[in-house]
Amino acid sequence: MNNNNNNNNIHYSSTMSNDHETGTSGESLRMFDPSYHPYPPQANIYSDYPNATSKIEAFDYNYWPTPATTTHNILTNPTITVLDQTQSSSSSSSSSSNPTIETLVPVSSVQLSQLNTSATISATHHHHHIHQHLYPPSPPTCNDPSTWLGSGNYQSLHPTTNPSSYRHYTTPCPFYSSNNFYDSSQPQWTQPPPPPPQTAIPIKFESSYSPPSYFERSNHINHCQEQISKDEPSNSPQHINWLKNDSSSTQLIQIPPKNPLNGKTRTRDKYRIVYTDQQRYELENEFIISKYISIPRKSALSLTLSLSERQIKIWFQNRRAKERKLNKKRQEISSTRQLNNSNDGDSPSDGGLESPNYYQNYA
DNA sequence: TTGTGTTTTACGACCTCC
DNA sequence: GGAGGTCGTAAAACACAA
Repeated sequence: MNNNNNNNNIHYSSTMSNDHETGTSGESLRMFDPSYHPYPPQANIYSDYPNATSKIEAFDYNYWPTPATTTHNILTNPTITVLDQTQSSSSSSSSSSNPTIETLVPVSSVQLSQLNTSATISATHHHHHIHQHLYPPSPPTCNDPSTWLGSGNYQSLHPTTNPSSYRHYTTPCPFYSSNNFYDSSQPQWTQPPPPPPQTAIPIKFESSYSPPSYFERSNHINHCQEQISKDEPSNSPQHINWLKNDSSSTQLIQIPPKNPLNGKTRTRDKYRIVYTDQQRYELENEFIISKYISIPRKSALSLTLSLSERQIKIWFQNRRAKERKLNKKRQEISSTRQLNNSNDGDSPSDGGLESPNYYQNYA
């Protein structure tokens, strides 16, 4: 099922799934209809994200047994409208002829028409509970050269810019606006930088690390291209060769181990890569859908994002850790506020994350 | 520009589950 | 035994005040 946003020239492809409470009364199942009335976005859920304009991924969408009125089309109205449910159902507002609809509160900070992320809409109608996932068009991937601006154009436009990073989007990334090198004068993406020379002697660290092969690559583009569906554990043949200082089977930069006993060092320029905004954007969207990545989804993301499955797995682990940290901080703030009102001990919390479902992962 | 704090990748250790 | 979980941590990348 597709929904077209004609007013804003954004096409939202969507998938829909039914949740519990379906059709026990025998009535036909009613699917999502954008002409019905939205419930308020759950604004506080994503309070850890400062850019609230992109954080309406989850909100309730309710429609009523009465016929639709001319109120709010959530897909075409540039401003998401919030229903104030505090009023009685018998009251009516000037914005709606539906007697069950109360005050309509515009939320100017949440504009779906400008949203460049996926949205999850839950709709309820009597015994129906429907989830609709909307997928606005994604920005071009980092590996799509057709979207890059020629290096000469970039140099002429930005002669003094440090070309260490070329993540240069035509629009700011909603999740990582601070990481964008956004410039309204740029009509297209910029070209990734040429690979740096590999003649420099790698700087070694004292820490004990077992670098996977992608740390030994010279740049991120090569990494992207070579990481597809590859997942190399620390005891991979490449790593063993690296430990043995054997260059015969790889093109890795040779780094003699600082300490032959553990033989683990990293080069300073390859310690970790910075994911592109597009990669983090897609990962965040996936995290919104599920805190735990399934094996099929991990595989698919590995291909689409040019990241190894191991990188995706670790990203989700780190992301969950971040979520727990944020929830813990929220809980501390909340308990501090209630300190004068209650002496009850804090209830234990897992940070709001469900336990992993192994059965689901292997299904 | 520099110092400092925070966030982001990535790993090892250790655990549970199948 | 292998997979993936949490936890703690290293170090690069980043943000920002002085």
